[in-house]
Amino acid sequence: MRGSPTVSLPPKESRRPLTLRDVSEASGVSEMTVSRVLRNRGDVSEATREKVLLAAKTLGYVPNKIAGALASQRVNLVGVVIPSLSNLVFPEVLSGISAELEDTGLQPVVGVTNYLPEKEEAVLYEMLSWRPSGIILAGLEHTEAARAMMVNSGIPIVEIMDVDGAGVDSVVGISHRRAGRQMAEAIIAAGYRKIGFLGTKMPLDHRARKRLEGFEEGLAAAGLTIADKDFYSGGSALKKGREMTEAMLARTPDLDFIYYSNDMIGAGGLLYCLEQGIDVPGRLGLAGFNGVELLQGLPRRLATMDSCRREIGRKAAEIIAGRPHQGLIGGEVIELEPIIELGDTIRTA
Amino acid sequence: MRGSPTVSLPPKESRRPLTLRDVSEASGVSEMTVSRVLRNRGDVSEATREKVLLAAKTLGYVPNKIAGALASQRVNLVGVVIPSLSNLVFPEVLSGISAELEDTGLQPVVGVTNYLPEKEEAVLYEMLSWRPSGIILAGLEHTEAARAMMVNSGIPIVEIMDVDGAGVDSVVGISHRRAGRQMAEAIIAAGYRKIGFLGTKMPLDHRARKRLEGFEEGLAAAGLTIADKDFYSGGSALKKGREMTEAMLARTPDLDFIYYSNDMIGAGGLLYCLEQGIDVPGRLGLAGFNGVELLQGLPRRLATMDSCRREIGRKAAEIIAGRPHQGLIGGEVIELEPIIELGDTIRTA
DNA sequence: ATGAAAGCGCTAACAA
DNA sequence: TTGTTAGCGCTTTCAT
Repeated sequence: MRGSPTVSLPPKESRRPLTLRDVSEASGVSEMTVSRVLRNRGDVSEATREKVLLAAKTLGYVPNKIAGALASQRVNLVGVVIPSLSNLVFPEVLSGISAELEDTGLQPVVGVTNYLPEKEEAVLYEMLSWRPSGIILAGLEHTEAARAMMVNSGIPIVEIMDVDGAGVDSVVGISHRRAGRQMAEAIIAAGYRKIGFLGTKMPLDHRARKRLEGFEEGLAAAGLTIADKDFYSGGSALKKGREMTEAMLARTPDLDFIYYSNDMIGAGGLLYCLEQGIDVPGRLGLAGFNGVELLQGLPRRLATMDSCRREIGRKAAEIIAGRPHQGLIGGEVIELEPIIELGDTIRTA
Repeated sequence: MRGSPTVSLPPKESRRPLTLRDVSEASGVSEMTVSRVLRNRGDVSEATREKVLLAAKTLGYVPNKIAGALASQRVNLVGVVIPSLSNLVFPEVLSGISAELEDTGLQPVVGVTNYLPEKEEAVLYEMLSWRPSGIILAGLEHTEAARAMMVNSGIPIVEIMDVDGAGVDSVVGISHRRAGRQMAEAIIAAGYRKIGFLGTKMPLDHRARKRLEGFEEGLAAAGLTIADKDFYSGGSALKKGREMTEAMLARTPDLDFIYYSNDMIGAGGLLYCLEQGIDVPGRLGLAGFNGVELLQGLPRRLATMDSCRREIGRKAAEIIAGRPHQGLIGGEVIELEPIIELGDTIRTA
């Protein structure tokens, strides 16, 4: 021991953020060596290491990643672009992404588009201007400009949730078209024939649209068409499910099945039917989509299809995190298989 | 017109991100002027403006905010630190923040802590290292190191959701202690006397804890204590609400009220009671907390208290966005008033 | 094991 | 209205 290092705090008045230089001066070690210590890089003697660490901690130094990123040309950020946070589905995807990124040193940064292509373009532009390590974004439909930006960015891009279409780079998701078709087939197999559809009025929710198209294809294959359909926008999904189910049953009383575009309105419909004493699934069958946890607490399990949200997030993050190691050129397409859950609201043959 | 500007695309091979210099060369204008055009700053003649814009667009130039931020010492990012995204409450706060920040040029960046103080500290450190314009974070309880970092950062800090305690800088929220007390008073006023409590087992959810404490204070003021209480962790809140309500009623059959720590488990309890044909609110009263939209779709409106989530987000963002203009030194404390909603599950005198 | 020099891509400040 | 000169705070590279 040759005397403990002397570290004196600067006057509390100096509101200027601390720099490496401050730590350097306080510890009597060159900026370069301080930098090395703080990043655990290269060989540094244990003695200097401790001196530096002490000084940094005492001063309350927080590195400036902006300068670091500019110098190193590396940014440990992953941009995540999603349409909404209130949809419940997206926070779950995010949670999968966070979990996978946990120990990679990468940090997700979220941007929300409200299902607007122009907003998506703006968010993307903003994100790319921070030169992130990769971008994960929902859907395959984007403005031409957005697509061009992504291609030109030179970073890995993963489009998630949907595989029905062409991606810019990598793609991880399910086929909503197929999901719709499969549900139609299951419903028909169970003997239902007069089928209604209830969904959200969102022309820009391409996945919901594809599901409906697939559903109609499935019905068509059996010579059927949708007997009644309706769309809502805004408000509590649960409440809307109730109200619209009531309205639809009043309008088309001989309906024997209702397919909902998501579990929330489906749950609303289910609650309504149970209250009315309607025989579910005997007289009327019901099904939703997503496989949300909420359904577990309902009096009866609504038929649904798991949309593999967490898994999609995980895989997407894995691609971004793994790309550098594996030296991949990109262009992977991963299609997950949603599992149909008949629950208690589709009768079994 | 002296001939349209000639802009030639670089060979598609150059995967190097474009710089201001590239735009400068392509347009025959100095980097500085290009910079001015791209930021709409200073006086630039319409002719050069167009030349530059064309070149930038043709090349597909995306500015490098890292360099820009380093040079200008300004970062248009606001760090938002929250415990969870699956709690539904936090996405709503976020949505308030986003809405308020919409036209300010500021961008929220989200970090999630999973209710862990050490994780919060780490997230905060990471965020501060990007030198954001401000930080919004949930709660008043932080590690000493976290508090120190925030104080030293020199940027506006807004702690949200809770006002029961001392903040580092500004604070926007409600008093959960008071909310608990008010609910106790309302319940007692309605004539209930044998009261149970059902909540989440989260020692680090300080707001839920304070609510319970306030609730117990309220009961104590009337000479009452909680007759039965239980806590859960994990799983579907709706389902847990069902199961735990059943268990509690079996254990303490003469209970005449159950107070739930959130609306989701409350909704589960309500659904259970209705199924069992229990007279709500006659024989048993129920209340939750948060005022979530979901409740609108339930067969009966659960009593609750609105926790002003969006408003909290808005106000917090307003403080961050407004600070520079108004030259405030900070330290504002804004306490919002949650409104009690008796719904259909507390009997009226 | 440590240090010195150069420069990442942009913008503030000043000059013309 | 436009251009020039210095950095911003860090890391890379090379020297010692």
